[in-house]
Amino acid sequence: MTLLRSPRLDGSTSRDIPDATVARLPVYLRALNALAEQGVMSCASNELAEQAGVNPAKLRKDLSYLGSYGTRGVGYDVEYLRYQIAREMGQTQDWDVVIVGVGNLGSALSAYQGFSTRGIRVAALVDADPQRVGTVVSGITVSPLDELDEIVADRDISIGVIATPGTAAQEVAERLVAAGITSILNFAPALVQVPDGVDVRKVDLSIELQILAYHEQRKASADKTSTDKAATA
Amino acid sequence: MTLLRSPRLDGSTSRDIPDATVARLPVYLRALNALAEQGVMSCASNELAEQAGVNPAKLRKDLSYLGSYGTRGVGYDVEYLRYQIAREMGQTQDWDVVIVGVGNLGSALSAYQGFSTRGIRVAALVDADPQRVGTVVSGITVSPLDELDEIVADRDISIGVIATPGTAAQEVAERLVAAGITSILNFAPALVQVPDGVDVRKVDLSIELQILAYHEQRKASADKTSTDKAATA
DNA sequence: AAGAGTTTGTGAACGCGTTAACAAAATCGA
DNA sequence: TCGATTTTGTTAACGCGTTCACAAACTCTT
Repeated sequence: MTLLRSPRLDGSTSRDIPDATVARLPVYLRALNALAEQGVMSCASNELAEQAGVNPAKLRKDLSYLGSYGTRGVGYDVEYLRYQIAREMGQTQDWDVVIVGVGNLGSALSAYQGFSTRGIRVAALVDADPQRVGTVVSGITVSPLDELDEIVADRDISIGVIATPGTAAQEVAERLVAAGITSILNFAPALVQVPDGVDVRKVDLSIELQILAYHEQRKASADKTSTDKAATA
Repeated sequence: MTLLRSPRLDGSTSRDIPDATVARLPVYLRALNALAEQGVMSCASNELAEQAGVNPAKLRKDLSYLGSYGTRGVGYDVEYLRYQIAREMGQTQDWDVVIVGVGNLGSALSAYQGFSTRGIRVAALVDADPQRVGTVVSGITVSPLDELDEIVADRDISIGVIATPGTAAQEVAERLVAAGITSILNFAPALVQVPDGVDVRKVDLSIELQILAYHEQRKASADKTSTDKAATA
């Protein structure tokens, strides 16, 4: 018998927010930050929705899952809403992540500027290759895979990033879980099996381009059939 | 008055496939390739679905959009199905892409091994920074942004990748479109506006980690409330 | 103070995607 | 040849997400 929207001491609600909404909240946060930088104090759902590239009704519905933080007839206070979303997303604290695999992609991720301003801190780099262990990448010394347990425990890390070849992904995932990691971002082109309670998100660079290629092909063949039609007509 | 499922000379169908299905076809392709390498000649939807990490019913429904390529009571011929999906995805040909922005991420993408086996070829690298122009990255000489038009035209490129800082994303997108690009993969943390007919997909590294952080926070506060409950009980 | 104008928050309709369930079609054994 | 078994292709139900449309709530003007 769980209560919906039971209020907590910190003001957040225990009702879970739809996945689709959670995925958009960081977008709203970015838009609000941009507005705040421009000195905008207040904004209506129309403006914010345009900034974020979504339908205004969708924006309002998304925000309604968090609470009632706007004022009818007026709009939203930029700073207040920014803080409320940040709190709901857990961005009042910084989150340490460990990156496994310091190849090209892992190195690029460790140097990525966009993380720090979003509450993400790359706290450790790990690699199985002895040649890479000990080298310094983006100011962080690469540790051996065997030290994963200590690193995760010592620094209280809960999020791991897999940036290895596909063949190593499953074993790395298992080691991450064994070390205590409960959220994984997987860049390897392979799907990993994890126990219940562990979240996995997958980013597949090839697949994104393959999807675009599919649409390109359709555009091309659509052109072709229309010219064919013209020819047979 | 367009006919649905009108057959074409090459055997493909003109009915458009749902987006969700298109996004999964590359996953099936990867699973089929893995099976083929293991010497498996034929497989049932159950096995293939497990390999791909999806529900068997979903797999069959997805495949039904392409046509009827299985045999009832038997299953699917691995090589035949592999070819049919590859053809539908446009993977019978290679797709050239141009990467704009040769920073850490752009360099990593240009070196990414996973592309070539998926029919993606990085054909050109472009950067606005004069210091980077002329350098060789992954065997490709970096060209100035001004030469984008010629590069796209000469090599008949239709897909562009934006790997620049967020501030440059919109201008780069406009230049890509002006050069004739009709599909864009955007890694910059900014949303780009493009004319109708141009496809944009967005990969946001920060957002993926922010979503994981949100779920981590919920796990943590759920633990807290349950211990609270135990304490107050 | 009251009416006109804004803008939020939300109920309801709609559409897409997922999943279960089953008929159709193939193989296999007797 | 026929019945039993297997597995696909598809229909129908369900659930989630999106969008519309409007009442509620606020400001502003007179």
